[in-house]
Amino acid sequence: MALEHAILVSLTERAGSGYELARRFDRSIGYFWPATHQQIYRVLRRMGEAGWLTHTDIAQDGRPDKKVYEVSTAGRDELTRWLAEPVDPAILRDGLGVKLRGASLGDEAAVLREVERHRAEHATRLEVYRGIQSRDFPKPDSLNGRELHQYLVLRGGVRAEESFVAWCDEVIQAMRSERTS
Amino acid sequence: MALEHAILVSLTERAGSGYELARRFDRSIGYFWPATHQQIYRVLRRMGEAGWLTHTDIAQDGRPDKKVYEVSTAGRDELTRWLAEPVDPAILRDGLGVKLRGASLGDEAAVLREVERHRAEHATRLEVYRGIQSRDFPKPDSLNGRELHQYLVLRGGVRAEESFVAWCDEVIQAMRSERTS
DNA sequence: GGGTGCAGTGCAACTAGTTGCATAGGTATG
DNA sequence: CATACCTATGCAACTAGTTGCACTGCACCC
Repeated sequence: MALEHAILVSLTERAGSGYELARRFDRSIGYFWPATHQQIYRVLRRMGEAGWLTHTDIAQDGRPDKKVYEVSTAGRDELTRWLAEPVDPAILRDGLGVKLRGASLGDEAAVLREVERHRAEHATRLEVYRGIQSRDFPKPDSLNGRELHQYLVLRGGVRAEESFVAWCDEVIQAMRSERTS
Repeated sequence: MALEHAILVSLTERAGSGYELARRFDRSIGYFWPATHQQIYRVLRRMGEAGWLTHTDIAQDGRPDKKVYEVSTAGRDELTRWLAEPVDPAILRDGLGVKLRGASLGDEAAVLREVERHRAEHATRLEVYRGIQSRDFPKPDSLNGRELHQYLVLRGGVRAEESFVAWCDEVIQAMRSERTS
């Protein structure tokens, strides 16, 4: 329902091919709306058929042709329409929570190792986000418009990762002192 | 891939019908693994066919019969197997982040109202979680085993909501002072 | 007495997302 | 020199999840 709109936002910022969009999703938007290249290609075609996008074939030498997509007037209209309507609450799907809840039915030490592994992954991602924050937005107080919004979205990512890492630490500490007591 | 396992965890704690499970998901597990009653019914049938569950038909008067599901030995084996294997990273799908990122392309005031609305919803949920925390786990330091894990999962929910609310506040404040400047 | 809501199951049709593969030449790496 | 990865697109087959509906009967409210 909203991958279309995530693509509209991304393509309005800058035109691009399906492949390129998939890369962008891997990095920024994808943290809030994950998508594979397959999904993106399919939706791009559908959006083209609906008249929300136009595309230009660009020949390249040494590598395959690419289709660079741009948002049409109809696409911009659709985006403004969507921006004014209420959005569904966020959906979280976290197998680690399920696992933790069932930990006493299996190998608790293995579950603890899983928590540690996830902590490490999220800590890495947090460092990446913090790097972007200090590199791209050194003076957050002076931001306006699009840049301000990009900064605020990034702040959401930073906060989410911080809180996930802190939660892992709480879990690790509690499970360790349980095991040794 | 893991709704099966979420159901196994829930049914191991206590046997129940599809309807009942759907209710439980609405409250607790569902925060980490959302599922509708339809999805649950379908997966329950599949799990029964795979031999992970057994069910007993229970006649009730005044209301329809129900099928109470229990985890079989094969189901318990599957659960312990799953608990020992690595779990996929959490997936977040948040339209609000997408919207915020595109805010300057539409009605910014409407987006701001959306952020405020989401803040209110998450604040309510946070209060619910905190209520459960102080009612069911007044002395967290003395917890062990299953109870400890349930508490830790709840702590994850509390932390996630706290950080979401704090993020909304940051966004609201930044957008308001931008608009008035 | 009519509407709403709950308990309980389920089908059917749909949309969304995943996984595996195919193609093809370029550029790095061991 | 072979292997593997990057750019670039896409089909086909699958699994997961959503939405709308249908049936029954009780309980509650106005």
